[in-house]
Amino acid sequence: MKYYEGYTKVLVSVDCIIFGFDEGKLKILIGRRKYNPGRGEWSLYGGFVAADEDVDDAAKRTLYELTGMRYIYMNQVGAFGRVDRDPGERVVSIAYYALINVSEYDEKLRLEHGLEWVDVDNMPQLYSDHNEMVSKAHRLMQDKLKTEPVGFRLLPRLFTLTQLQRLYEVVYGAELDKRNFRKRVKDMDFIEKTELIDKKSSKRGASLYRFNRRIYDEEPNFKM
Amino acid sequence: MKYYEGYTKVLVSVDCIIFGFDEGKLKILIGRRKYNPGRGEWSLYGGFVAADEDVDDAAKRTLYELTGMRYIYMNQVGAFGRVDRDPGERVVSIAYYALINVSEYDEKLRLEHGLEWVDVDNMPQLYSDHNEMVSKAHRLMQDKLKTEPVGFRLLPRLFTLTQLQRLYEVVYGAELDKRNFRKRVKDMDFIEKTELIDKKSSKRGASLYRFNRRIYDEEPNFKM
DNA sequence: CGGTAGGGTGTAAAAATAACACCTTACCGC
DNA sequence: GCGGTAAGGTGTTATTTTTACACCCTACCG
Repeated sequence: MKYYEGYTKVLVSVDCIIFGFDEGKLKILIGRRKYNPGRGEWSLYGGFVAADEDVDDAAKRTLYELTGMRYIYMNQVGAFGRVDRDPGERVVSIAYYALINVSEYDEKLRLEHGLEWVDVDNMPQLYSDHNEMVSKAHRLMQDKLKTEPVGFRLLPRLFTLTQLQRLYEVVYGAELDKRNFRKRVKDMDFIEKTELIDKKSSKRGASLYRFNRRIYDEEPNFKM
Repeated sequence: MKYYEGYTKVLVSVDCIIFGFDEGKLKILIGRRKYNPGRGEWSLYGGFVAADEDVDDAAKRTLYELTGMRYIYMNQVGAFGRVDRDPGERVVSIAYYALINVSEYDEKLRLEHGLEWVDVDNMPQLYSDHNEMVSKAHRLMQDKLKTEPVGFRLLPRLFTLTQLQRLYEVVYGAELDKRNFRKRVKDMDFIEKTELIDKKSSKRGASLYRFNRRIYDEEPNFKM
């Protein structure tokens, strides 16, 4: 007899909170549930963990199924394990959040999965405890953004300083001073100015910048 | 046929990282495993989640079994789900950290469970991925301590300012300036000076302080 | 060819943080 | 009984960080 005799085994799933930054707003990707329980309700995209699969790998796989992208920036949010969280079967779910660049995301895949980008500050009611997952993910993501330059994951490879500022404003939920913001950016050597000019967003044109990971790894002088 | 058909169910356990502050050091409670796999190895204290039990409740129960205390301050660390993390059976474990006041902890229970307090900065090798759990818990706890006054959970109800300072020094891993520290404490109305004097720690005697939750809830002016 | 919308730049005041040294008290050992 | 000693207690100044703030530039559009 094994020491764990008598304990019940349960299904383990992963749920993904996929953040994107678009039209000056922080959004997440949700869809309508295709199966019962909760068929038709708004829900995070998720999947079950396979027998021979690390939980982290299940999250990566799920994210890949959904976006077609690999090497997505991803962090665990935590485990959600209320008995009644899934009305059908006992399921413990591990939530992960991911940051993607919306412009690299294949719209075809979005439509195939029947997903919508919704404003994180204006979330509809989601299935089961998914709203809790989103809140916690949002909080963790905000904290992360203050200490690590992960915001670049939400932007195109080349971005203007105004875009970068808007991103930080949205995540912090506060307006920032343009001059102070740019002063801080200038002190971060890993935010490189390129020769390229973006002409779309303004008549005059704005310099495009990029994040240089090499330099960041050498001297991660970051504080937002 | 259910939509989750074919997915394996697994055991879910909880593991507890119990922090205590004693002899000027931050410590955690570990024991020797009583069963295989890993019998005899140093390990966190844990338990399995029952069929009709929320995961959070399983953590509370485990903590209660261990300490005899209820209403312990506790936070989830996260889920650990590598396939090979338990050599015997697939087990996904949810780690929690807890903060307890060592002086309230019943030594008899400690001995009954065969547990030891070990310095968090000098951890032995632990069973499976338990060292990872401890590292992550430690990091989360440090972050928490910077934004919420949870440190009081590690101290006796009445404490001297020097004790409080030592606690913060240990958690930050840095020495703090006595005058600056006391200045900051003075600005926090929820740290109340009592009329009592502690005579144990010094010849002169030091005023005892206490944390007032009422006042904190009203104006949580806190920043360490 | 004038209006306009976003791009870009520096300085000074205010606030927060860090540095720093000496007196007090009461016990202990001689 | 008294000198050493170990911890308690207390304010001020310099430094650094953060915030506030306003005007010119450019190129497109009508």
